[in-house]
Amino acid sequence: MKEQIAQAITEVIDTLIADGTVPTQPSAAVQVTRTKDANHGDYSSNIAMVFAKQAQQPPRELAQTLCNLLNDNAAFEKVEVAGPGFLNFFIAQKNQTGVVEKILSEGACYGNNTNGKNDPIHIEYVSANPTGPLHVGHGRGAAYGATLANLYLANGHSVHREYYVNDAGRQMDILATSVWLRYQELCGADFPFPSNGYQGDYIWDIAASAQRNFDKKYLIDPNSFRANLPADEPEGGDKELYIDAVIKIAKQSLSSSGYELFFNLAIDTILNDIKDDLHRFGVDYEQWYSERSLYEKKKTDTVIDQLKSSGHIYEKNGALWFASSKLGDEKDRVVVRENGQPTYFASDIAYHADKFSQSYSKIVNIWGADHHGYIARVRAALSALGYDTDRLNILLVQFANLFRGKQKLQMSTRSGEFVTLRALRKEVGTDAARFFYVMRKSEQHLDFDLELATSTSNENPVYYVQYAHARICSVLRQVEDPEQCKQVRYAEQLTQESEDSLLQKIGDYPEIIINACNKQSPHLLVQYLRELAQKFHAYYNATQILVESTELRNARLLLISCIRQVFANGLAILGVTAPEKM
RNA sequence: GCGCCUGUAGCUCAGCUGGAUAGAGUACCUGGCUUCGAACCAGGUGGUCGGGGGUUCGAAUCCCUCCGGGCGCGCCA
Repeated sequence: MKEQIAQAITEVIDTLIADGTVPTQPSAAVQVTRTKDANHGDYSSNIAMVFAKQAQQPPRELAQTLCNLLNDNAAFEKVEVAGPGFLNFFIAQKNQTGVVEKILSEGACYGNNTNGKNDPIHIEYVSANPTGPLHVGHGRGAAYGATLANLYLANGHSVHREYYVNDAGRQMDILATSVWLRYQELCGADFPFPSNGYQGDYIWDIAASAQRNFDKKYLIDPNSFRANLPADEPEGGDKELYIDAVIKIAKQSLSSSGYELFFNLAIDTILNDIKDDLHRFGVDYEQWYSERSLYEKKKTDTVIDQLKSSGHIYEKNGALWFASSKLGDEKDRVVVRENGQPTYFASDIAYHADKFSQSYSKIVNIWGADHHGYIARVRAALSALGYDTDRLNILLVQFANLFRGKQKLQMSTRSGEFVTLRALRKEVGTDAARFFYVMRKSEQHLDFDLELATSTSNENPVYYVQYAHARICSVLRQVEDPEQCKQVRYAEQLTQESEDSLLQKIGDYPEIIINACNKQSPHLLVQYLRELAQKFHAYYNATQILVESTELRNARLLLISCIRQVFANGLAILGVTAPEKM
């Protein structure tokens, strides 16, 4: 409809050009919007005001000229000039039955489109370090990423979802060593535990499992352990050196195969926990991509060699540097340390190069907002490798601040102080949590009050939407054959203003799906579903659906079953269930 | 200091590429269940859109500046 009106305006301007009233078509595109106020008609356009200067006429006068000509068009009941020069269009034939017909025929696919032309999209999200269970901070990226992936699917893309597993690097050594130390404590030995080791309870659980598997096979003499340490853990800033010394002892004391047993036990346990947790949260992946596999397949070396040969790498202070400052980054970055170890950045270049070497039309990374300083260097590396960085789309998700009442909770995996995603799921449920996480735009900080979420969970907006769905199902259960109402012709009986407005609203749904996807903003869909629920509840309270007249009753049943379909489709994209009873 | 995000009702937040009287939820007040589910609805109180300039027919939205909050600026990952 918008396009038709815009077209009509363009044609009218053409006739004005022909008789010399105006010089040209306006340079700006003709804008037509759906009006919010019924007094302003169904659609309005600001073209007269935008075009006034170019046309060298006062806005209202120009609007009146356009208006007079547009009123000859039979598609409009009438066209009015209003305010400073708006053109308000009142549509003659609203063709609301078209919406009903579409929903009946498309069902669960209503709202989907093929705009994506099956273009493959790679989307990576969560990718939390496998050093502990997921906490509520990770939940936001999980919900956002999964929902965005669903939106891409609904818009006709093919989607590859991936979790990058950081199973390499020093943090994993700290993890393995933490488990080994706790294991020895369980075996009865008295070991000092580094303050910056992983202190969470889950480490004890893994250690207990090590004790069951290995008995005391990997227990060493505490005295020789202490003897090998440089000194007691210092109070000041040398904690990192200290823990490195502990790691070294672990590697020496255990044979390399023994160390590997602890290493693998730790990461396998944690990764399985993460997978299980996300799966129960409705978040699944096509692939779990291991960082270690990059080293095993020498992909990191390959990529560094490539950069070397293209002259982007130089040596300084014994380390290898990537000259990223020449490609938009604020400074150059180390890729291979003085000790010969590649940095995390090096493997990340290899990881991204691997993504880019495949045929994805778009590569989406969802990162925590604390990683924003990292964007420039990744882009620099990819363009140094000759890739088109326009394909890269990095979305930053702000932190979720967790509150218990007024008190802000600090979260740290190392110290073991955090609320797990699992605990949140159990307290508020997957539906409420998924909905809550994507309710706000991703750049906005999110305050998550556990007290509120649990104690007054009935007030969570997700129930408002789900309740609307359940209410419709309940009404449909009252009639013997709910399917018989599903005939387009009944839609003609829907003459109330509230019914008209509901038909319009469900007709907007496909546009919402497009918009939410293009703007990568699932919250627009949430917003829409809440508005639809509001309209439905109001209608339900004001209008008896099961009336005497069979025709009218079927018409209203038809309307609400179409509304139900839209709720079901929208909630499915959000990863929230659409209950028939609650 | 530099960079990114952010400041809208008591609180938590929407506000589409600039549009008509700035909207929801929550809280507070008043009404509505012998009728399809009251986890609901109808109505009311509540705002100098952080401050100040500018751009124009028109600014919460765009530009400049100042103030306040968050995050990042490692041979950590």
